Amino acid sequence: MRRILGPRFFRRDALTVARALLGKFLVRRVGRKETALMITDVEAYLGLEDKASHASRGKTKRNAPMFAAGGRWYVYFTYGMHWILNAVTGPEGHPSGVMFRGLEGLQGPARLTKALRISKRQNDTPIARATGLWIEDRGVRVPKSRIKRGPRIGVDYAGDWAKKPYRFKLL
DNA sequence: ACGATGATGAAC
DNA sequence: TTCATCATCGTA
Repeated sequence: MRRILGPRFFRRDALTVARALLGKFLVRRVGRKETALMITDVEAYLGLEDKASHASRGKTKRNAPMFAAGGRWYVYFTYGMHWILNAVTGPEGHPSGVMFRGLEGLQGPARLTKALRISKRQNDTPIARATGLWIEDRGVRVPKSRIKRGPRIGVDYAGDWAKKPYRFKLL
């Protein structure tokens, strides 16, 4: 069983998508080489009201991809040296997304983009095979008992929003 | 604990 | 135009 996830999967609220992404496979093709790794750690970033989200300050040149309909990549640069991968979720005009924090055997949002050679070239492109970066359901079932929810990392400045359990980790 | 390293956005 | 901040990581 191997199914490529399309736009419909992503056009739901970020929390639902984040939860559903655990156990799916992020697939990257570079030249003839294909790498598929199971998704094990993600964080949901909600709409304009989520103070931890880039979208909370309104639409800017950087976060514009988040305002599109779900099913696209939002890849941004931070700390002067890191690229961070996000899947845009929700309907058009409702900026939200899911950040990829860890894959099987590859922990760290900036480490996984480096390993898979993901950078601004993937920003604002569709989550599809044609992009060279897509997501597959390979039939892995993830029971609730294997999921640990907790607060998101590195968002202490976000007040009440920093404490919300929007991180989903596969144990 | 902290430096690397530069884009971003808000203030001025 | 300046400046603090930053969805991080590696080294100490």
